Amino acid sequence: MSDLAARLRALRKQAGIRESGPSPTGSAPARSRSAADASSGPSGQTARREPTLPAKAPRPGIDLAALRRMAGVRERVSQPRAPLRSYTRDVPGDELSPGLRLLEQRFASSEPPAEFDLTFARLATARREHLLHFDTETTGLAGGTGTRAFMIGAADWHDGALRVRQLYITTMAAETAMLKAFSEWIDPHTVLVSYNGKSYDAPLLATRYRLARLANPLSGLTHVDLLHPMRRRYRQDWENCKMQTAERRLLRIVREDDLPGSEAPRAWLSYLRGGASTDLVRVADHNLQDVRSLSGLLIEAHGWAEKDALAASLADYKK
DNA sequence: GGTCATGCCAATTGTAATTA
DNA sequence: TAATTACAATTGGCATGACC
Repeated sequence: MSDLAARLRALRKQAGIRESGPSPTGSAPARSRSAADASSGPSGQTARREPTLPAKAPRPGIDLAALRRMAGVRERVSQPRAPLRSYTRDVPGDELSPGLRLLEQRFASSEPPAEFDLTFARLATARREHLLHFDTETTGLAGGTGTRAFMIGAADWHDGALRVRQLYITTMAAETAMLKAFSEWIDPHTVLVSYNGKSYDAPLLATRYRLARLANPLSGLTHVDLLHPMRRRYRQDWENCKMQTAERRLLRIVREDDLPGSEAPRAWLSYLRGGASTDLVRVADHNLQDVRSLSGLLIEAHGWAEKDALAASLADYKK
């Protein structure tokens, strides 16, 4: 009998567990094995510690494995998780109402044009203070009633700086409050700016407003979708016209440690189920960068008409 | 994987110019 | 004046690519 076995027996005795022979089914040892796998690395050292509730001592003489079989409950399979030091449920921002949070940041910038030329998007012009760059993070791509937005980021020019506001929800029930809060940022003069928002974000929000029995504030507004002008202009030159390609090529922005958009649904749902907030915070960072880049790309596109006119006059001069 | 704006191409339609 | 031709504009179908 090893020293470890003796100590284990002493602990069992201390917890009030009656000594018994090996389990006839073999499932109890299997559980012991999986528990060992979850907590030990190849060298036998503890790989991670999880926050645990006080363990309830099984009542003496009760075969838990047999009870599980009777109830049809499966053994828990341990899943690899992030180490404890990154485990936090803290979320940033101010709580506006239960489950609804607001993040607000301001970014100094060189003076943007007072009047934006939107001919690149086959539109007229828009005043700077009417622009609202927006982007949503959602629970998937499928569309329809099953997909909801859990985060709405919006950037506008305010007091000489780019103001970025992000609404996000930490409970399903807070969605209506988020939609109402977003409505308050919009008025009939608002000009929406997005990337593929005409096909994705706007229809999705329209569905969510309809389901919440709220008026859709986006309905009837001028909407500048930057995807299509970018495609028209650069499809021959770039490998693709994704937003991150546009910001890399035009704004010289290369994202580091960016959470891919496809990971956003998992990050939010994982938080909802009691997981860490680490990836949810990364989703917020991703969304923040998206709306900031939208403003940069719009300024870039605003200059195209002038650039093209200059290029044309130079070409004429050379003739 | 669903949706939708856009681009591309071909077919169709409308209009103006030309000819017998 | 009617028939023919050429060109422009419109329409419809299909493919593409971007969003999370």
